Amino acid sequence: MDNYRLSEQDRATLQYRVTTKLREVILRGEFEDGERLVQEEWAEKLGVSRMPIREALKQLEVEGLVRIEPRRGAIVTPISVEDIEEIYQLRALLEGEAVEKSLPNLSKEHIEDLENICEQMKDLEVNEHSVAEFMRLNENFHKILYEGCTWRRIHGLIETLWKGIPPYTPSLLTNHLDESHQEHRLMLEYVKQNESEKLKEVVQKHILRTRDNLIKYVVKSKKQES
Amino acid sequence: MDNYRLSEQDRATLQYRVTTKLREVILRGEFEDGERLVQEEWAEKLGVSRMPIREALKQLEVEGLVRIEPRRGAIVTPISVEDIEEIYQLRALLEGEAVEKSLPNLSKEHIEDLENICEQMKDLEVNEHSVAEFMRLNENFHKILYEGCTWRRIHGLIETLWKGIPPYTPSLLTNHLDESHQEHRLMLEYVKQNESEKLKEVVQKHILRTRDNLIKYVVKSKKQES
DNA sequence: ATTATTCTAAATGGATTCAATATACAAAAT
DNA sequence: ATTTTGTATATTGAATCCATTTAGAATAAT
Repeated sequence: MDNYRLSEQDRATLQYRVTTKLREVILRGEFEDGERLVQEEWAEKLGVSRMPIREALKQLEVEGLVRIEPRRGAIVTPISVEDIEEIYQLRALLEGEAVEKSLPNLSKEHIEDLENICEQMKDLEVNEHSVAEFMRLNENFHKILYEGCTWRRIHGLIETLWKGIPPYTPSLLTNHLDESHQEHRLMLEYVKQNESEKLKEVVQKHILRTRDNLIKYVVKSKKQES
Repeated sequence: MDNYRLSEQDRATLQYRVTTKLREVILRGEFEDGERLVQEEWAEKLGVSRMPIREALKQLEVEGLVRIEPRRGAIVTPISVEDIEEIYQLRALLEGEAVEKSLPNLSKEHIEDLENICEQMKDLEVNEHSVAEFMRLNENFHKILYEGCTWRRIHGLIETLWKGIPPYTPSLLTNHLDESHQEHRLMLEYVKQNESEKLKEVVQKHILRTRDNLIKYVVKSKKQES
């Protein structure tokens, strides 16, 4: 083991943790549409000063979760079905481009990592508990795919999009685990064959399929609510 | 050289002005690659406290002009030729998508505005002085084109990309004014005919052509330097 | 009763202050 | 001479403080 690096948590500054927490709260749906997020109030709730809250809001504005109006503060704008559509379609567009640019630069190690993740995913039991693990692996798989892309900005843009998606839960994913797994294997295949065009295509299809499943799921949930 | 002080006039929103100023300074190339931007130092130079500087840096990080490392501060990463390639290619991708989504929602007023801008551009004398005006009109034209796009995030993303481009000036543009004008008219035509596919195509071609011209220009400039 | 207007409390933007941490430099040891 | 250790300084992260602006309530006017 050559890696004694501190975990993200340890390295994190307060603002980072606050940002994560606020994002979670907003995505969890604890705000009404258009509700104001008062800095003082949340500073107290989280047991910090207003300062890290302010920096967090600046970040969350970029992610599209709040809108900051000068001298009026942050207004929460929870995501709608249309937002989900937008996020996934943008992801398809950007990640497609990114993996295509990335493929020529992927190393043997990258490919091994991808294979490992694929194996781990296959071995996962299909139960509620393992879904979190699946999501982690899935995110990792995608990130490695475009890690070779030398463009600097696109990474940030994609990251931002990922962060704006609420962690939609178990029941949804379990239904489509097989499908996802098939697609991941296909991607891996194209990576090995150095087929960047095909890879791009299947990545985009995969993301758009996920979008469709998610939207169906959300719409269904909404109906059940009423 | 020694005075970066903000003009007393438009202190309306300090953070905004500071962000604009710092962006300008960085794009102007006043930093070495990898040079640190010390908050205190620039607070003094601009005659403000560190606070607005910090908020500005957070913004500029998103735009890719600085990299913020926890407890180490902001490191300036000036843009390279590859960055220009990335920015324009991403613009082509995103603006293409945006105008396609936008077209069905463009109103009569929008179209009139586009026509007006086209006229104004045509009437512009080709001289150094009018180039700034041309750039303003050009930016406006593009923004109106995708104004009808109802997606929320894509606007911010595109805006961010625009801001990351140094205002490369006169000599370059004047050489290609005619070409640009032709393309703008073609876009307008497709707008009127409600041909979203064709519109998308010409927008993308236009942006990519601009990229090529810009890169040729930059490379040439660099050679002259040496 | 409804609309304007004034006043008060609350919230934000920005400055200042303090503490934690990284960097730079000097001294010591191999 | 080069590396290591220790210390002083510079710089960031976060808390607190202050001034200006906004929101809302109460009052006055039509």
